[in-house]
Amino acid sequence: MNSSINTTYSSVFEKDLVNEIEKTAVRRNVSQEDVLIDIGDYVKSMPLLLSGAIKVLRVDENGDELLLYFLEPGDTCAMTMSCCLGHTKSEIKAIAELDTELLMVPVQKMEEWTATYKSWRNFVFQSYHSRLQELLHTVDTIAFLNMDERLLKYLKDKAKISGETTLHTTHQEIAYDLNTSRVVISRLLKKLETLKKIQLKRNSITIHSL
Amino acid sequence: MNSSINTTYSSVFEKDLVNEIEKTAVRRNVSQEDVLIDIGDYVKSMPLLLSGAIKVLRVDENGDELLLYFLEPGDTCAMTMSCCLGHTKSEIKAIAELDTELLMVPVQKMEEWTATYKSWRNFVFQSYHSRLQELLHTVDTIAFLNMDERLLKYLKDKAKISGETTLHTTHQEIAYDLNTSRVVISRLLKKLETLKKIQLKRNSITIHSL
DNA sequence: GTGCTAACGTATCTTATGTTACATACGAGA
DNA sequence: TCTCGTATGTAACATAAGATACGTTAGCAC
Repeated sequence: MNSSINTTYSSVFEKDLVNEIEKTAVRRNVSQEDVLIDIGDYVKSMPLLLSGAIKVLRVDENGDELLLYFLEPGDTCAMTMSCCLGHTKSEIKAIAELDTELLMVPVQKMEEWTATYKSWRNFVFQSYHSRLQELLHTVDTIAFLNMDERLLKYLKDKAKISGETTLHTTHQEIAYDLNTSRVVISRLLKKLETLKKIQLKRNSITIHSL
Repeated sequence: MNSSINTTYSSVFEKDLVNEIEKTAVRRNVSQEDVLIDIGDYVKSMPLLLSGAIKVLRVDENGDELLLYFLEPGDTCAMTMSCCLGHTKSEIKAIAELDTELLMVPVQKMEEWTATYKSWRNFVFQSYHSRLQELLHTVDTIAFLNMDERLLKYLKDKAKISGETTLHTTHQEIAYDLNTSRVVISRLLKKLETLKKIQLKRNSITIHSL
């Protein structure tokens, strides 16, 4: 575990803090598709990503979903952090996009470290900063782009996260993430295939060029 | 000026901090419609709202706009804060919605206070928290609502901010804020008028019930 | 009053997206 | 091999929203 913290966080946190994290944080391994946090959950600890990826979703009263963004190693869930500090319920749902290793930091420690470690404060601010930026881009995407452009962006992001050119997913899954219907996605994917940009198979999409 | 800080912020900041703010912050008065910050601006100070209201917009490459949310007294612009701390350019545009009184706090002080004052840290975290929440609601609005529902929400918000039931604006203005066309807004407003929910006049909309 | 401009009303048409329905194809397991 | 559930393809239609075009109106300047 030591090595993982060092690899991912030794450049951002001072030595003492890394030690403290090692002492107090609990390691957690989750498998692809596992739900880490759901809407309305109270959160008592904050995740630091060591490996893998997490997708963060918004869900409305009708159960309609929308992908907000992905978290990668070195990231933390600013939403969760925000909820922890504000002692409010989670406003988002988080699902493991890949098999993922996490460190869970208890809230009390977070607050303590905020007063003690400058590097922790910077990390927290930096996290808020990047999450705000990410959310702004999400807003851009849904406000200014058409579904075909959103789909392209989605495929790119997903390929980047997994590091592979073949995505293992279904049209229905994509439709959920983009809050549209399966038929619409199938239609648009078919168009992309006709343009030789992707190749479709059952349960997989191979990307040639986007 | 003393009285204003005290009124709005004495309950959130400790006495010493209020004094520091009085010493270092610069007061600024802006008129309705004034542009406070534009996309790409470098920001060297952070606003604390004393009175009035500010509307925060996102603008894309084509100049298309979208209202994100309004700021009210006691709020600060977390986006600006985020940019200050990250020393990055502004990602948003801010326009005075009403005549507005502000205190401008220089970045260096912000960083200093973060280390010194617990109440300042709490304020900063609280601001990030509420801004994230607000942005999530913005996402909900554009992702899950139709234009007629978005328009209703817009009218309500705007009435709440100004404290009046008659809004002084044009259909074109609303269209800009919601990133749609004037014709669409006129159409929907007319429908609301037919339903006796509002009354339309040139340059004004009187709200009966929403 | 006249003239002018910005705001507003409204019809018509186009398009993106959503909905429904059904046919077909794939692949895991019996 | 056959069977069956799930995934995908596709047509046909419905609807919200955007685009264009043009007429009308309010209010200001003169």
